[in-house]
Amino acid sequence: MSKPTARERLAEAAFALFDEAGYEHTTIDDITERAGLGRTTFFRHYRSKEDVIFPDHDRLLEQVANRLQTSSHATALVAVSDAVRLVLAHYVDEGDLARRRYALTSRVPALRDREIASVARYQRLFREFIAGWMADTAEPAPLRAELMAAAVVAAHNHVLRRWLRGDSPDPNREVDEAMRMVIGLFASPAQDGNGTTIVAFRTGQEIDTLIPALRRLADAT
Amino acid sequence: MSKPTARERLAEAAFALFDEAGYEHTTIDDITERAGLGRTTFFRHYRSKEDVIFPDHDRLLEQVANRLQTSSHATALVAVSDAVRLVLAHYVDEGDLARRRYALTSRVPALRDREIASVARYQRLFREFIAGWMADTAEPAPLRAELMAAAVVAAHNHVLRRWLRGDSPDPNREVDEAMRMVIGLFASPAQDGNGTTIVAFRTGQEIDTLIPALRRLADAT
DNA sequence: GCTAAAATGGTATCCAGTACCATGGGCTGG
DNA sequence: CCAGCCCATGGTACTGGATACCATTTTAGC
Repeated sequence: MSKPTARERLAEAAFALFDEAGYEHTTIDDITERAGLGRTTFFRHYRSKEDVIFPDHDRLLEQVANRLQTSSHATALVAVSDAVRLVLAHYVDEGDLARRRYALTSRVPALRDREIASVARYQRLFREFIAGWMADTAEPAPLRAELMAAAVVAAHNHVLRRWLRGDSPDPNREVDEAMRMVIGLFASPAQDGNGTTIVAFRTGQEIDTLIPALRRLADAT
Repeated sequence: MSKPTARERLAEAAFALFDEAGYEHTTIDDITERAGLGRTTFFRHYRSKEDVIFPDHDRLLEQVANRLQTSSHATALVAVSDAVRLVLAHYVDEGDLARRRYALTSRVPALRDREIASVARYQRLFREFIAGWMADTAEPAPLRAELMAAAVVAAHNHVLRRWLRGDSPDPNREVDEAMRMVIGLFASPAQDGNGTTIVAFRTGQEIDTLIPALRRLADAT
């Protein structure tokens, strides 16, 4: 137990110093000095200063990609909205560490930008997955794929940020709801050319009781 | 005419060198040397090396914010999908310059990340605007605001990238279509609690001819 | 223990970005 | 026309992240 790896010691020292003195006022030398290690060692374990804070982002992205490859869902959107849960689960597992990171990224613009960039990589992965799926099913609508990917990512981030702020006691339930909302947005509408689009789902009422409202809606447009 | 400003000479030298030798192999000294100016002058005109490429992003964001402030549209989503056109118009005005920038951001990860970060600022602006609007109208659905902002930005970027790649002869028409699609996604549905959601818009047909299809949809769920 | 491989450390260097002060040229008021 | 001023430019020096390269120590396998 008295042998934390060099990597761990560096991360620990880094987070401690970031908390004490702020991210920008902490130099790599400060970190390595507190960790009792050499400067070279730092850069061997972390590609950059920012990387101490986001160590396993690449791995997580890979996991999500794998989940997509091996997924067997009815639609691309469902597959993606399922795969994205891996990300939420990862953060929730990290627990307090994730919250400390959030506190840092909220304050330091450089870190926020980095976080945003990595979120964009998920979005890109999702977009390409959905677009590929659509190409398979002879439905070429790249904009639709773009919107789906953006919606899934936005919904996920919404729930994640709520949890990070401590506003969400049950993020799993919330992400379920959020994804249901996203899927609802794109719920395959009955399309008749350029004409009417109708979406109807999860009704408990008789259709007939809704016809008046439907008529009003159609007239209002 | 023989008196381009220092700022212009720097930008010109920078772009030329980026094209010739690549962004990363070009140093600030290279740029200032070719421009026949001092290193200090560079940083007085541009905050950073990346800033030569994205000079007026802040100004544009401000313009969009102003447009939102002074907008008088029926819904927040329409206001936002209108304001975002300023961005597209700006890029299209830039013409070839925008395309050169796109070529750079496509190749250089650091620049791509920066571009993504600035896109995120628009998204944030939109999200806050929509959320504020919803708060006014006593409809507190922050996730919905998040999704709307994400969708508008995604749709805009889709059209913009198509234009940048030379795939879009008429970006204004395309952005119209894209925004119509986004607004359609969120078209205010008749909501009865947890029950049925119905969306119907732009129909040319009589409602009655659609009732059978509607029944089938509702039954299938 | 011994040796090969891997982890660590040191040094030098590059380059972006900041701080500070010097200079020079053009413009205005006198 | 000149004095004084403002402002753009320039130079110099420094910080700190990141890379390259080589020396050294530690560890692991036998």
